[in-house]
Amino acid sequence: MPRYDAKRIEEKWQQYWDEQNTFVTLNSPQAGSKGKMYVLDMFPYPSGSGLHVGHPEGYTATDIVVRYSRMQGKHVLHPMGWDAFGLPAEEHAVKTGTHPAVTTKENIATFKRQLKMLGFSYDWSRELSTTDPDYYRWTQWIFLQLFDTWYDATCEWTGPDGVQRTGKGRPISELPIPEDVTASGEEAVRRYQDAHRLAYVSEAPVNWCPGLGTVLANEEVIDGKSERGGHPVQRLPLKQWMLRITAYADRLISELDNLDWPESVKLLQRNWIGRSVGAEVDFLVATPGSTFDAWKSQRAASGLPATPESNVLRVYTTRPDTLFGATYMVVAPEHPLVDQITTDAQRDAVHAYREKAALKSDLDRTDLAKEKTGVFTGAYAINPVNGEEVPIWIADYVLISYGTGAIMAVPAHDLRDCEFAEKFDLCMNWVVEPPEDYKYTAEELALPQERKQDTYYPFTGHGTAINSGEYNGLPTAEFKHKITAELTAAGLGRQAVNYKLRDWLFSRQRYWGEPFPIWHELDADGNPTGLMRADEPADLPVLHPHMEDFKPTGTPEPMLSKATADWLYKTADDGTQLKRETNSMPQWAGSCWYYLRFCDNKNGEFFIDPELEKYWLPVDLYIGGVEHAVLHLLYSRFWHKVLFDRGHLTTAEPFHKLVNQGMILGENNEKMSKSRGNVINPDDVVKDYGADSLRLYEMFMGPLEQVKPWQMKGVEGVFRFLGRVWRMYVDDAADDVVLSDAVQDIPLTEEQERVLHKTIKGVTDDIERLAFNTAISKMMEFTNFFTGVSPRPKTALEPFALLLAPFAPHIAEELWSLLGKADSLAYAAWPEYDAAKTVEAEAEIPVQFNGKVRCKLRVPQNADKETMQSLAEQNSEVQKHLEGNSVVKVVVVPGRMVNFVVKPN
RNA sequence: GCCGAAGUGGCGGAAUCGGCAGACGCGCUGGAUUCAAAAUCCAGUGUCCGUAUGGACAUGUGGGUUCGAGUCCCACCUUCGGUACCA
Repeated sequence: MPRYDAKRIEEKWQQYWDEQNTFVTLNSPQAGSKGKMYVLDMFPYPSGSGLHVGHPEGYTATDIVVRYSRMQGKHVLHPMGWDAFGLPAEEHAVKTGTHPAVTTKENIATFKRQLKMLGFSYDWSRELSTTDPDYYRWTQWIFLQLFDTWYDATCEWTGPDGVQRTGKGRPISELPIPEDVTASGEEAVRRYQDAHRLAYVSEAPVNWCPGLGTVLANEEVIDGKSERGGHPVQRLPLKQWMLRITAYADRLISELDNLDWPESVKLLQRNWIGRSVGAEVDFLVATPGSTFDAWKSQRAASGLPATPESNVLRVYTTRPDTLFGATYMVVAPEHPLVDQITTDAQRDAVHAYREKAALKSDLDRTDLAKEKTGVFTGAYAINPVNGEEVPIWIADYVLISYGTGAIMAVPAHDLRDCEFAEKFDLCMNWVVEPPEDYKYTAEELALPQERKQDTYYPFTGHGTAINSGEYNGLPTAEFKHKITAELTAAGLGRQAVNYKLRDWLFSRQRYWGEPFPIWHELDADGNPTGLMRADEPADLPVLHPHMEDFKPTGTPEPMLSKATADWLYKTADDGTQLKRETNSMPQWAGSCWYYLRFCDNKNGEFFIDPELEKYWLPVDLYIGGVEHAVLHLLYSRFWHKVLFDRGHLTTAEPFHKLVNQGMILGENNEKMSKSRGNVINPDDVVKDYGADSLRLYEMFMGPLEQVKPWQMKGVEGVFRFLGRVWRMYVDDAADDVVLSDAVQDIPLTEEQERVLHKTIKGVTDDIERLAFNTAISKMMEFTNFFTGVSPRPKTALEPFALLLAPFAPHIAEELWSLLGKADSLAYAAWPEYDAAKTVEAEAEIPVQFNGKVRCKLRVPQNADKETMQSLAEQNSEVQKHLEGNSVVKVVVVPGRMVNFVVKPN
């Protein structure tokens, strides 16, 4: 009995596709091709535990689009690869001594077997791994591009995409060198250049994670713990590689606009970059030697200096309109002015506070976020708008790394300042009157009217200026504008833009990552001079040194520093002793540009052939998890823009359309995890039901983007559906797999034709809008209809096999060949429909009375309003309902409904 | 706290433009087939009232707009995700 045998069919067709190279994509489009289509999955990290059911969700979605596009005649690029550098393989090496390269190779083999088992139509000839020397050679090369680039923020230019931009990454050789630097000699010039590169070394407090034995990017630290493993993270000042992503902050925000991405992801990126526009304002520190008026007139004459004088505190504020409400100042504990301004009386307290703040880890700082702390420095600053003296405090709620590391505090109009003022009993000054429709909080409402202006509940919104001298009565926005202009004219301030985004900490202390193509110069004593040399592109790749021992050093000293001397040292042609950079790159490096390499993965001359980049990019559809909404997608865009600026790419953005698939939860509605014991293994599902059922089920569960729980009963449901499809074609009672006698070359009845055309239309439209769940339900309806029909016309079953193919390709191929077709259906033409044949000549429409459906009426599909109304009025059922009522109004929607608005007589 | 997404039968979900709420699937009930089971097929299945024709109530809650609201507006509640002193 030839039951639906998924295993037999799937093995047969997977072998066929492999042998026939069905899905290999040539770089030159076939004749008659209807344009290119680059569809990309976020490539997986090949972990030891194999594929998770979350992987096939996105991968099936892209596979459907891709198979559909091929049948539409598109020239399709659909590759797969491995994001294979990373900690787990190295941790495994520490435990077992197995080299990470070996573990990686094994894991990739498992992942590849599993992906092939699911019948995804990848062009495996384009497979790549970020750990291939042929691949990371170009990762290192791109790093050298970053190293060779500085950002010219004022450069006006038009890119190959025809868009005019301000700001461009340019070769470091074009960096203008100030004369005094040139005068100081070659070394000074080199240091000046190094300080302007997009890839630079900086000594700054970084996130050191002893548990992982590496430093982490801000993005990888969550609540003071590592994103991976949840180990505590400390702040340590270390020399690290940074990438100047902040230079691109504005472009990373503005160029989001034209992308077909979910608005929520765009917003996430905008918030992460966190652009704010405000003003920098200078406050003179009150010292015996200087007078406010003299300083002011001096400033009026000379303008605002680039860096303030040593007795001036520069603050950043987004609310310059609240300057009259500034009743104290706060500087970060690390602020360089602290030592100088602190009075002797306060010195001990300030010193103690700074010591304590320095020791606090990020975790401590967030834990104690609610309780404000701080110490008075004993110093006073003079408010430039009214000459009033206000005390200067230090507190760790002001961050040294944002703005100027100092603020003017306006407790009446800022929640944090208010909390601080409340705790230390500092005075408040209301300078913004809330608008009339402002809704007070419950606490505020309880206060008597006259108390509302000195309550401890700050008003942080926009309103009208009060207690602000000549500015009284100005609306907030106007006031901001006006005072910024006036401060600028007086040389006391200027407009300023700030970002939450920080430069990207790009070095790690691990073995299993790309080594840097950088050498450090050593002096005669073997100490680094701080000067660097880059490897020549011809020297790439920089391979990993051979190592036996993968134990972490336990200190921030990188793993690669344990390499042998022949890897670590060399003598340059000019005799200079050089030591290799021993940090490695983070896992993000490889995933920043893999979509480029897929276009041209075997190119030994360049990272991508310019013609191929022009042809294939941008990626037309990119599907992956939301977890990469800020990290991978921001980093990729940044690298892409640098390569664009340097003339290596013609597109400014890598990914045109982005879709995030929703997470699949366990059957208990919780996140799948080993510890919860609710993990579903795709291998088991395929073993029991087959790949087609797994694919179909994951698409049938619900909308792609939605979070949804797994239900094994649902897999059974789609498996039953495929069984029904099978029996619609195949003679279940025969000994061999043969077409059923009921399948005949006969014409379609009108109804059958309508069902067919409706199904083709429905499935086509649904694929176009990525609504795979409803596409499948339409195919189920087709099957329910045609299994009840005998004989069954071939002219309906042939196109149906094609409709099913993107979703369940194995069974579709089998049915196609049973229908007598010699070739794979992978490139068969997608069925077309006739819109006129999708609708019945007559439609049954509801007749409503006062909006309630009371009876049904059959009307011609194309009936106009008047016809419909008169047909309704003639209907006996309708007349019954009209009895005893008078008609006030009749609403008719052609082809949809008739509504009588009636009133009892 | 702030930002974002979402709340529809016993469950997953559908309703694409304001026009028959609950498509499709799961589950459940009854039946056919069978010695029996599995598999398969057929019928039914939002809640309440009613023998029934039928009626009332139903898309988180409360209001509103409209001939008509799951869909639009206002307020609130709940869940999930992001973020956290960014001045």
